[in-house]
Amino acid sequence: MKAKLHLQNVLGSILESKGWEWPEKATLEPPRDKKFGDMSANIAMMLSKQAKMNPRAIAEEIKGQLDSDPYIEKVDIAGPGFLNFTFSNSFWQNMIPEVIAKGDDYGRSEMGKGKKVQVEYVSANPTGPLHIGHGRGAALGDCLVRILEFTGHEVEAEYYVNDAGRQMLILGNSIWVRLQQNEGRDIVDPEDFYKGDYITDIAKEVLELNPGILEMKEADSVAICREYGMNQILEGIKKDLAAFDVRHDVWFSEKSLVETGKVDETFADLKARGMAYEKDGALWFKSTDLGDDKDRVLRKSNGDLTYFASDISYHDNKYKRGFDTVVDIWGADHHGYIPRMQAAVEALGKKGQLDVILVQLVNLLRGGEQIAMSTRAGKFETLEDVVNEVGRDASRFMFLSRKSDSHLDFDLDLVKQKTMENPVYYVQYAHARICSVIQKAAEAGIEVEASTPELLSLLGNPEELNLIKLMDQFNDVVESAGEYMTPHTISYYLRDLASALHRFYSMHHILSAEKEIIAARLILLKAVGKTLENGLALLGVSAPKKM
RNA sequence: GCGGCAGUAGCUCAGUUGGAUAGAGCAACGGCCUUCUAAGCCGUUGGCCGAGGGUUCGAAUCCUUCCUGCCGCACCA
Repeated sequence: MKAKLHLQNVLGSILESKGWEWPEKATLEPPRDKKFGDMSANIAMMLSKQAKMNPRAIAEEIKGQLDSDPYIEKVDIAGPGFLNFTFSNSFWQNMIPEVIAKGDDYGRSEMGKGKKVQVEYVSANPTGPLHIGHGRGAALGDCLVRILEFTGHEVEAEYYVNDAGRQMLILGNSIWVRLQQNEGRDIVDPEDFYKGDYITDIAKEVLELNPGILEMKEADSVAICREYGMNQILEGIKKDLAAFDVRHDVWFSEKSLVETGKVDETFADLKARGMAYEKDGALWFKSTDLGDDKDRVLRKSNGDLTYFASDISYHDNKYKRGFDTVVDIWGADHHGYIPRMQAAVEALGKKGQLDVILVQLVNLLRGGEQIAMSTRAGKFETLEDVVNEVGRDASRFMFLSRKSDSHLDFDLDLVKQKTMENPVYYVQYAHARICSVIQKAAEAGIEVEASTPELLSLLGNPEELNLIKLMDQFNDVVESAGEYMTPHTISYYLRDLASALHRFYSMHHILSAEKEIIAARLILLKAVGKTLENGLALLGVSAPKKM
């Protein structure tokens, strides 16, 4: 049983017997400083108003009820009225079999109660290969999907394919122009033009597959270029994401929305709700009613749909597919777009059911020097190149080691280094060490035994207890990462756990101890290894047995 | 101009759902390998949490004014 859960139960019944309500903001957490014990509660301070007593008196009342608890060794009252709890060693020791029994499910939670959540991420326009910035969104989205699933949500991962807009026209035109230039026609690059080498490659392929393309009507030629180009690029994107171990369950086409008349349905819906109106020959969305700073155009006066229009329809479609919550992961340059999208969701009657996570820019560096990037100019480091150069584990961990809304410096030379500046190795090394010791033990004829209370009672030094207490926190870390959508907290947790393991490892030589102690420690190591493995799995990073 | 995010140790960053003496890594300095992986461990040094004001038992955290940086403000996507 978790320490926090035990306290919740015990304190809950004490409060009930006193007729006090559990204060909503009361916290129950390990104190920052270990000298205050294992768990700390501010509940007495929170109850003070309700109970009309001073906090310390309330704390005394609660403490008096806890004397008989078999797991709690000590209760202290400190400062303005903190209740500090110290649990008995046997309480902690008994956690270990639980970790081992749960195995791959250790840390799993029912928090989400089966809520249906959709996470849409990456969704880069299929106009060029993915670059490093997309990689961050990919790592974050994929990790979030894993965390939400692990915390009891039903999750679907989706990629929105923008195959209907102006960018696609530019892509088709770029390929067509390049194709003609390759054949000696004297055509100047248009203003909006993708210039990357991949355009040239695609142009060559198009010509090979369509030898007569130069003689066709221009519109047909461009259409062929556009379709072929988009499909090739999309295939490349899928391949890159697969290599990065990123999962999308659904590839949703923008064009399918437009062609099936879904956008018109959404317009009709909005008009019926009084949220859309005609003006100056255009159709407008009345987003100012819902907190946006200006109304937004849905259908331009020339009859074209805006991106926003199909996006509203797209979100409408998401909710019609039955998701309770929709999460969009966007680049930070889209932040100005959030108010109108939230307004749109509200207009659809789904207020509060859209979470937008912004991912800040990635500065790609090499040896401290910034590498310039631009898709249009074809100057960028592709995700594929980066993954090939520094590896999937190192790049994923790097992306997930920072809050999503802060800028990230991604230094290729640094990420390749196998030092502590690159914590992925530190965590993986902890796991590999554990496997190595267990392996060495097996070679000496010592297998990991089933745990008994007698064996576990031998685990009493500070380093051993510290490892157990950290493992106990894994659930809370995972749940909070899911609730606040902050995957980076798992990276930090794993670093702490790895650090505790390394410390234990270097202070206590395992295989040279007495037989029973070896057995007990192997059981502990097995549990720690499993926790590290589960945590790394949430990040999509491997847990190697050897390094 | 309006808005978003940021400003914490020399560097890169956690901590921000109000809690106790603000943390980690790197860098610097000093130790630890004849035993399980030194990609490791231990120790020392290092802070006006951008600045001022406010809210309260208590503020890096909330409110407010200001300074600095990045980004966004289309009938583009």
